[in-house]
This record gives sequence, C-alpha cells and structure tokens, in this order.
Amino acid sequence: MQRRRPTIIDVARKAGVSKSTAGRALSGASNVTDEARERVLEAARAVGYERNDLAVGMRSGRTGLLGLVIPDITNPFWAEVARGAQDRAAENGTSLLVFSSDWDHGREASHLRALRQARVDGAIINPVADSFDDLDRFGLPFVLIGSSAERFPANSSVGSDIAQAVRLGMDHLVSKGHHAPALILGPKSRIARARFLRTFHEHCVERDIDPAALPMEDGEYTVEGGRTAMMRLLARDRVGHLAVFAANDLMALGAMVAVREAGLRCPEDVSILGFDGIPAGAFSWPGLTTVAKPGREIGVRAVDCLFDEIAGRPEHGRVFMPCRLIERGSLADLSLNQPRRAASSGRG
Amino acid sequence: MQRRRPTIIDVARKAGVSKSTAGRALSGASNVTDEARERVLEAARAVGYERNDLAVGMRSGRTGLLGLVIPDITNPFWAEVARGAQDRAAENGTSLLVFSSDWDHGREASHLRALRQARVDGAIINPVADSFDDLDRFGLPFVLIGSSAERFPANSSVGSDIAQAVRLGMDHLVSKGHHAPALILGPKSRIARARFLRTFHEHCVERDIDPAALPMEDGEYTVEGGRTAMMRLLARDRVGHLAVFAANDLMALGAMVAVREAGLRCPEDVSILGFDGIPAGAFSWPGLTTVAKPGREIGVRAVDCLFDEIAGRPEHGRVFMPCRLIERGSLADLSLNQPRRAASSGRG
DNA sequence: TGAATTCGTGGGAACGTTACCACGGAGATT
DNA sequence: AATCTCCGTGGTAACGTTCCCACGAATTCA
Repeated sequence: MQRRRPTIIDVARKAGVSKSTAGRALSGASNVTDEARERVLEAARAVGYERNDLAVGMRSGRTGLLGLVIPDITNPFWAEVARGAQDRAAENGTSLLVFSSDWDHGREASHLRALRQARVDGAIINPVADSFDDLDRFGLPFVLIGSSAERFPANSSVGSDIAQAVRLGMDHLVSKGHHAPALILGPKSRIARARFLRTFHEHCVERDIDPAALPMEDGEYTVEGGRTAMMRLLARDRVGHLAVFAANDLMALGAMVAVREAGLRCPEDVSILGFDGIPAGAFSWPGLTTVAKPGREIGVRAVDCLFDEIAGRPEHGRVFMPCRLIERGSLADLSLNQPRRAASSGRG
Repeated sequence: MQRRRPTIIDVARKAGVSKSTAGRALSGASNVTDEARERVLEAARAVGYERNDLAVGMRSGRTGLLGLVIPDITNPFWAEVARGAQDRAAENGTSLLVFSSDWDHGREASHLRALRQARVDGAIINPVADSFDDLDRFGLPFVLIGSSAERFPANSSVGSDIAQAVRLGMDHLVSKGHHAPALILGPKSRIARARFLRTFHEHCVERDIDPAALPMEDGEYTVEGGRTAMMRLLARDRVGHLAVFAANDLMALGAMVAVREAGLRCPEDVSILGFDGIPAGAFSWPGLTTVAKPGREIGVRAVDCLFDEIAGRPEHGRVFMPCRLIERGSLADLSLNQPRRAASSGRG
C-alpha cells in the first residue's frame, strides 16, 4: 500500500546522471551545469522526491533539529518564547523539539538526554535552578534563556533586561506618586528573584528610598502564590494607599484576587504592577498594568544566537532584550492628590 | 575538543562481544544471555554510550519523533493540548516536533513537508479549514484534532464532545433562567462553527426554543472579534437581561469588555457564558463561567490514538472527550426572580 | 604546442544501527 | 546412538545521504 519513498538514486536514474551529481544539484552546490541541475530538479519533481533528513544528519552531522527545554509550555510567557523560536527556526529550515521540564531536575535531565540521542544541532534551555551539572555534561551547543546565564560565562544567553525593566516599573510607580512600593517576589531559591531584588535595590538607592523599609513577601510564581502573599501584605499594619510591584503577572493577578476578597478595590485602595506581559492581564478588571517582557523576540534572538553558536562564530555573550510598560489601569494616580489616599482614578 | 561519541561498536569491543550481541542487549531483545547482557550494559555505562536515534530511524524506519501541527501554541488551549501530547510522548520515549500554522495554508503545507522530511513516525494535526488536499497527500499516519474529522472517516480523531458541551451550557443557562440566549459565533468558514450551531439548534428544539428567533453575531475567534460582535448585539433592540453564549473564551472576554465599555455590568445587565476553559477566564472580573474543554487530555488521547494508528491497530475512530462546566460568576441567576430583570446576583 | 589548472562528473566509502542469515553447541526426541 | 530442534552468537548487508578522491575534457598559461 505505502510505496517505497523515492530516493536520490531514483532521481539520478530518472535524470540520467549519477547520484553524486543529483545530490549536488539538490543541495544547491555550485559545481553543476545549469542544464544538469534543471534536469535533476525536474526529475525530483516528477518522482516526488523529498530529502531524507535522517540520512543527511547521519552523514553530515547536521540534523536540522533544535531542542527547546522550558519550564512549561502552558505558561503564556514561555509559549510566546516557543512561538518566536519556532518561527525563526522554520525560516532557516530547521524544526523544534519542545520539552517542558516542570521545574523538575529528573525530567530536565531526561529531556537533555533525548536531545542528545536525537542528535539535535543545538538547544535553547531555561535550566531548572541548581541542575547545572547536567548542562555541564550536555556536550552540545546551547543557548540559555533567563537568569542562570551567569553560571555559564562561556555560553550565549538571551534574557530580558531586568535592570531596564525594573527602572521602567519604578519610574512609573514614582510618576504616579507611589514612592514606597511593597514587593511580591518569587521563591528564595530562584536566581531570577535575586537578580530582581538586587536591581530593585540599586534603583531604590538612586532614588533615596530605603529598600529595607519596604514590605516584602514571597510566594510561588503562581496565582495562588500571589494571592497568599498579598493576604500577608494586607495583614500588615499600614497607612493609606498600598502599591505593590509583583515579580510576575500571575502573582499580580493573584494579588488582585486577594484585594477583592479582602473587600478592597484596585486601584482605588491598592495599586498593582505586574511583570511579564501575559495576555490574561488584559482581561482582568482592572486591566493589569505591567512591565512586559518581549517573549517572542527572546525566542527569535535565542535561535539566532544558537545558529551562531553552532557555526562556531564569535559568541554574542549575553543579550538583554528591552522590556516595555503596558499601562492598563491597576495603578492609581496619586500624583494629582495629596499623598494621603487615592480617590477614584479608575482606568489610567 | 569534542571527542567522537561512542558507538555500539565501542561498547561491543569493550564488552568483548560482537556488535550484534551488543545491539540485542541494548535494545532489550530476549535472545541474549543474562551474563552477556550485563557485560554489555556495564560497558555501555563505562564508555558513556547513547543510542543514535538517527541511525536507528535510518535502519528500522522508526524515528521516535511525532509531529504536532496546531494553529498557534500561543493560544492557551493549544498549549494545553501540546503539553498533554508532549507528556504522553515522553512517557513512551518519543519526542514532539511542534509547529504553529497560524491558520495559514502555505505554512501548514510546509510544516507537513518538514515532518515528512524528518521522517516522523506520525503526526497530530488540527488542519486549517479547506486545506484537506495537503492532508490527503500527507502519506504518514496521523490523528486529527478538532472538528474537521468528518472529512477523514478513515482516520482517528480526538476532539471535545461538542454535543455534550452545548448541552452542559444550555442546561446551565436554562437553570439560571436564561431561556433565549444570544450567540456569538466564529467565522462562517469554520467547520467548528457549523458543528456548534447544529448542535445548538438540536438542543433548542429539545427545549421548545425557536433557534431562528435568537440573536446571533459572528466574529473572529479573538478578543476583538468578541468585542465587536457584542457591540452589535447591544445595538439591537432588546428588553430585559441579555444572556450570551460565546463559542470561544477569548470572544467571551472580549464581549465582557464591550459590556463594560457600554456602561453596562456583567452579570447584572448581561450574562456571558464562554467555551474553552482558558486560564485567563479565572482572572477576569467577574470570573468567566465557561464550558471547559479538556485540552491536556485531548493531547494525551491523541498521542495514544496515534500510536495505535502507527502500529496499524484497529482505529479508535472518533474520540470525543467530555467537557465540564466551570462556574465563576459571569451569569446572573434569574431563576429566583420574576422573569423581568435581574437584580444584583453578583458572583454565582 | 605542451603543460598546468579548472570544472563537471562519477564511483566508492562512510555515518551507526538493525535485519537477516548462517553457524555451532546443548538439550530433547526418536 | 543418531537426528532434530532450539538458542545464543557473529558476520554481512542495507537504510539514504554526503564526503572524498579520481578521472576526462575544456580552458588557460607559459
């Protein structure tokens, strides 16, 4: 039923040339007569030839496959990254093997092994914290995404420009009259948290704000994590309007839920600033004002870097993509009022 | 620098057996002495052997690769499907090549070609409408996801049970006192729309509702599509509370935005029921009541079906996964009041 | 005009694995 | 005791492509 698929030999026979010439013509090499090339291409079309990537990979060592190992494709930010990477890969005739590690060491290790066995040309990886020994032994070209790049100075990495992002967020908070925002951060173990916090402190110092005096709560990078963190924040003593800078949009949305559950209103009583730029932030009420990471662009650039890495070209080093502020309405504008309590500023 | 990767021959030499025996031991064949197998496995561990999937695929015809072609990995529903598929694939030692077609014929065709060239064992596909000729010529085992299955009676397909989903939605609407809901549907060209509408009509007939009398608007399956459709609905003449059944959560969220922009309230003035179950629906205000498709399970089952299809086992035919209702608060409960106008029922 | 160079072409090897066949020895059957 | 069967093993071919080398013809150079 399923007839044997035509090979390059079938094409060569039909075109009346050797398989070497056929191969050269099909791979676009230069040293072939125009006439011969034309005949080969015509023959290939006639028999319905399609190159066997396995055989190519076998012989040439290039499979045209790239690996992508991210925490969870279900997270909108990572989906954007995957999308950007996939599009760029497709432009260059390569395909993407996608894996979700779920922040699990074992799973990540087994994904990396699968990538090696598939003989991918390289991989884009957001590693699970502390599992760097697996990466040390990876043995293939790779590009990192995210904050763990510091651990691999010899490798390219692409991430968002956290410093610029925090500046953007702080500037916006200050311009709206919020001079002492509280923080909702991720788990202590994560490198991203340390990075965010460090940059935040620097910006505080620049603005003569004492970071030690600011309220701060931890939580998982989830809606529930943000919700409980916000509950703890609300339970603290405070006066007047509360502004919160969350390290992640999901946490920000969870915080918004907590505000509502506490019988308070956002942004009238509590202002919330997120970080990521996930689409869901546009549908919350009020819309979530957030610092958006360019997920798709990160994916695109990561693939570019990976190609360079594979080709052995001078490494890009660390690439930081600029973030942008999306203003939607979860921040009250206190700059017009006395610094006592916000009125109904509503949608920004 | 990069030493040659050890092959099965290196393992065989180290273990003092032929490569045939080594191959049998490593692939878990039965006809090998326990002692020989032990020696081979030990040798493999010692030299750090990792099977070359390319060579395996070359010789055996099995690559351990599956393709997944969906409209857009960025859409949360499809991300769930991809996640389920990827997890199940990994359980069986296979990897997933992921492609987004963006509802574009050309892109889909080129993705299908890439899958053939990669010699994937099979593919899971949600085809772009009307591009069935590409699928006819695909030439590899595949399983369909979604509504276009009717066009391929010979192939397995996995989808959500639209009939059950619409029943669920209608039952809920009726139980809350909404006996004549308006509809927001997708573009006319889509098969999914026809399917939804047909089932909806059947349920109307069962309940002595005249479907022709119900307001109905079209739009793209996006937030903006839902928003404009809702604006058109609101512009129509109507009396009392308006209930809307949207064919897609993004449209439902867009409709919610339109309601707010019109100065009306949800659910007090307008009730909205969605369809998909995307996470963003949990963060809107009010939370979106919706009929949730089991995206992840669909992905899992699709992989199972695909394995059967590849193995040539009796086909599953069409698999319909049950949906479930998620009640969040975008529907007013009119059943307690007179059927005139809703009071403030708030969160259901 | 003879030698050197270039160019297009073809043949063979190689990539790493599994499928297939043949062989020898041990145990079972007649 | 002779034959048959089964099992473990090893050697070889094959999968489809690209790489390498060699060959002849055409072209260029001295």
